[in-house]
Amino acid sequence: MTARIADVLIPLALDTAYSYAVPDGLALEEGDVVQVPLATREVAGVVWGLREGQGGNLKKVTEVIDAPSLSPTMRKFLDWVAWYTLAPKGSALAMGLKLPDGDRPEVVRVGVKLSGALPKRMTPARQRVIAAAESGLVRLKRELAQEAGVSVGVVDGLIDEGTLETVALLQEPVAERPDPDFGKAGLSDGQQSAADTLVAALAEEHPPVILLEGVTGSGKTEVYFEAVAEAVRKGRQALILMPEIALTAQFLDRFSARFGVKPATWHSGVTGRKRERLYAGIASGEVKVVAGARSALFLPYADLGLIVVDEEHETAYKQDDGVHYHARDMAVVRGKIENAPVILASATPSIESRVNVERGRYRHVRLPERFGGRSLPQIRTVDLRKETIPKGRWLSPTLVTAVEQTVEQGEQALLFLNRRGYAPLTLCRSCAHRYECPNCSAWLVEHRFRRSLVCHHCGHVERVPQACVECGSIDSLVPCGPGVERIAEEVAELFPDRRCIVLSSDMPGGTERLRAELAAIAAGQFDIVIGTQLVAKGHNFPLMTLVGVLDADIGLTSGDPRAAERTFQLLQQVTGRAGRGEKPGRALVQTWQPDHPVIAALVSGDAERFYREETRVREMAGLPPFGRLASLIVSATEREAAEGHARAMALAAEPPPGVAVLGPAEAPLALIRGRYRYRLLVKTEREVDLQGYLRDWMTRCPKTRGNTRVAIDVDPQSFL
DNA sequence: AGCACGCCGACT
DNA sequence: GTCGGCGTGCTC
Repeated sequence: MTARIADVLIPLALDTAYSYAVPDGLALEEGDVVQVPLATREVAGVVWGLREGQGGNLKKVTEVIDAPSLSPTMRKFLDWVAWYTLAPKGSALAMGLKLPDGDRPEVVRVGVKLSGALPKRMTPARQRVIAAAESGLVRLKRELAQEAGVSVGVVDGLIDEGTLETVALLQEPVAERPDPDFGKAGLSDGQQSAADTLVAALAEEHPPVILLEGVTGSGKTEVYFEAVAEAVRKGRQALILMPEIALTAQFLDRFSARFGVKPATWHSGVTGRKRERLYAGIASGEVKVVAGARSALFLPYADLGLIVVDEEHETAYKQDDGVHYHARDMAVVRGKIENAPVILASATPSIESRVNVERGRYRHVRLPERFGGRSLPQIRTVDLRKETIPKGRWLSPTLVTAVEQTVEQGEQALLFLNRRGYAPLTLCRSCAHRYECPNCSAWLVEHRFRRSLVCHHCGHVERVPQACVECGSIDSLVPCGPGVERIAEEVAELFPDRRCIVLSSDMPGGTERLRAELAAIAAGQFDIVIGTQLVAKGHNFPLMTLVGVLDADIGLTSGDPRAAERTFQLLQQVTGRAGRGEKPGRALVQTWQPDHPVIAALVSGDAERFYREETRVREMAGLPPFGRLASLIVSATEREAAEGHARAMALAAEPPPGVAVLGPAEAPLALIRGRYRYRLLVKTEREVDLQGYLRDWMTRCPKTRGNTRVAIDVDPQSFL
């Protein structure tokens, strides 16, 4: 006798769906959220498949949970993500499934209105409540009490008396409906034609991926808002993905100006009831526009009609723990599956996206000018070989003068140094001992503010010792080289009367404090800002007219084949901070190598040439064309480190046909949250099924079970 | 992710 | 003797 069997995927690190018998009379469909017994407890899962079969000794599905079921496209997407990232299917599901928390009491909204009956005993407070309720409108209890100037107790008393009757009110919508025709911005001809192209893409049978490239200040946001408006007009949903930090009041205000309401936002700070209701609203299709961080890509949209990836070049789109993925790439795939166009917006597109444009995979729409005739900042180099800088100082006289001029005019200067802490290297003056990380052989960076030595590689922290750990000399430690904290010291000496602030990711206070500080800077509460790459991202500082790059050469010499590209993008973004307000901006770039292609391209503003050149350089170095570089991350527990390393080496030794390991395979690598990581750089010649190979390798390798995990990080273009 | 099971040290 | 520390492995 055959029975109905449900294959249920459970949001845990399990790679296969488990089979359960469906009890007679239980209506069940694929995608439904169900409760099932698992070992000794009950857990929630999603019906991934239904079939007939012998279900004799299977456990039974307990019940169907009242939660939005996952559509076929959503399930297809999650399957793809799991396959692509080599993550267990259950882990992929865990990213897309938010379950209602049964413990949370339902918030009841009770409305009250007059019934006509009068209370047995009248009091002044009751009189006021009745007077206030006389308008006949149904109001919340709390509101009515407030209006009458009494406590809620009085209102409750009148309800008991029968003078007021209660009405169950519908929940307030989680998000208001954006009006696509609320406040269309006046667009320039160039912007309008770009917007038209984006809007037209929504009508195509096979919607494209479009790279929207526009210099900072060219009005990209307003242009893609037109596509969002069109999606809303069509009754479909739109998702705007952005790096978490970019979800600022500034962005929300621009959205409200265009659509009349704030967008629903989704990020790690949205929790509890709000999160649940948003999730439900998105699944029902009631929420039309979501602006969110990368996790918003995994929500169960009812009818997703457009995805915008703002600042598509941002590395914050990469998730590096749990499931490893790049939200921009996953967005492209989700767009394909949902039949929705994807807009990748950036002033400094990633090299992968440019190559995809060149190969005809993505379309290209350009906004070449700053809106309102504003010009791009003028960029000049400061040749450090020719400048005389006092010992222990890092600002050249040229830069000091420029900062002086700038702040004197009431404008802001940004000093950019991509190095956290006080000094990148600490050594002992008497024995020359270098302070190194015990885990990963990187130098320990002094953080004077925190009075500690920190490994930027693995996070190891130790106190700054009083005496040298090697020779015992007292107070013999010398800081070598500058970090932002040290620059702040120098600035305080040079400009004692100016208001100065340091921004770096390790400052205490977290995102909240950072947002407040960014807002304070935008409001002109500081004269000189000293920052790491944190300041390169998305915030607008209208008073900033000068950007000084203290050491443009940082990052140019690392072994990573993407170093040049990354440095170019970073410097382009940072220098682009200048002159975004009324006044024109300029940038001074201190460098030892003014002729380096990255610096030359930055000064000339010729990004196209840089990318052509960079492509050529990589080809000459035997590196693959872009998009076929992958990193494999093998991780193992601390105890298993040696074994993990052996495994990484074994993988490197036997690449499948068409795959070559470029290294570095034997690098000691980082210890992150108790796990060692080994990163192998791999290139693929053709459309090799790297995932298939790795899965095969993992199952064949007898020691892969247990604590070793393998993740992959590769451009998905060849799988589309 | 839980939760059981099991193998070690230190307590009423 | 057994209580409980955590390391290991399984869950249809």
